[in-house]
Amino acid sequence: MIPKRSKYAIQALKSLALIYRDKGSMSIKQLAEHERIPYKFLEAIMLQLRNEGLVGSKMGPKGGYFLIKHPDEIFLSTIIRLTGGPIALLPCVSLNFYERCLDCEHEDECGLHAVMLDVREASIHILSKTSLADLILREKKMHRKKMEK
Amino acid sequence: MIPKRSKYAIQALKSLALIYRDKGSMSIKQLAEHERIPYKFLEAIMLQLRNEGLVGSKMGPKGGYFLIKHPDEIFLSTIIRLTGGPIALLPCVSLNFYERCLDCEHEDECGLHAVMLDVREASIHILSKTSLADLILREKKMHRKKMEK
DNA sequence: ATAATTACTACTAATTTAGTAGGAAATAAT
DNA sequence: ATTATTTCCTACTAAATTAGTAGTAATTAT
Repeated sequence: MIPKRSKYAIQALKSLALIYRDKGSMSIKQLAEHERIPYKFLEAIMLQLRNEGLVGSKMGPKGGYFLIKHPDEIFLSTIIRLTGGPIALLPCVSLNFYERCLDCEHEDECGLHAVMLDVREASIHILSKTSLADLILREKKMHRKKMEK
Repeated sequence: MIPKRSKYAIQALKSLALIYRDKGSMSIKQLAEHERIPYKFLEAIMLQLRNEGLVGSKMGPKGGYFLIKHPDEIFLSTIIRLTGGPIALLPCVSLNFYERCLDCEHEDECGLHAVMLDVREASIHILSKTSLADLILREKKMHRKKMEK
């Protein structure tokens, strides 16, 4: 499981992506209410995303956060990685949280390692090709499909 | 990430799978030493696996644990599920730890939900077709390949 | 000036996971 | 029968992680 932190980040960035075209920005207050995320927690998350260079910010009244890159170029894998969410199921196959198994002498002969690598690759394959724009597009499609019925 | 509990369970069951043909059994002491798992922790895990019907046990001297089913029929997904390891990356797409997102009114219109479902399916696809026997076979192959060099 | 907003540091609380203690019950070997 | 070995079972404790809060300084539009 990825932490709530990562999920909140994705939600907030998705909201920013929706107003990217119009060069819009949103304050933490707006984002927190819109996505129902605890204010102070979201504040910490946005600050980090800014320090990592994913979003820009402006202080003062009418200030807020905005995407720096195009929603096409921001991938779920990136957001999850930056917010500390592990994608792998075991530390020994994690890129960002790698930790060797104490017992395992030859990682390249461990069957579990090999299988878990496969799982990780499959997950990353999906998450690193899905952008914020894809997310939004997909929602639009799903909504249309539902309306047709 | 899956808990250590799940990883330990897989390791221990793999050890039991290796002696399945000969109808062998292993005590917790042997398993714990062999796989370098804390004795008391492994004890709790094996007890659970027994209660869940994955392994059988015999008390007393020369007692121990043994597989009840053929290693071909015990899949990683099953072991992970029984030992409480979540496979999904979010509660809202987890079969065994399902929890609805507070904010999400229409799950079937949430893009993140859809993507995370894809990820879960990809992971489960691999884990539910890989058996203990596959794990062992794969290790043998990897070992041979390494020797060839 | 003032009100709204981000920036930043330092906490606290809640939850989960990992691991331990201790003794009862069973059984093989002697 | 006694003893040593082992599983069975319940109830803890400890460690780590995650979630969330408090409080204040800095910035800026009005």
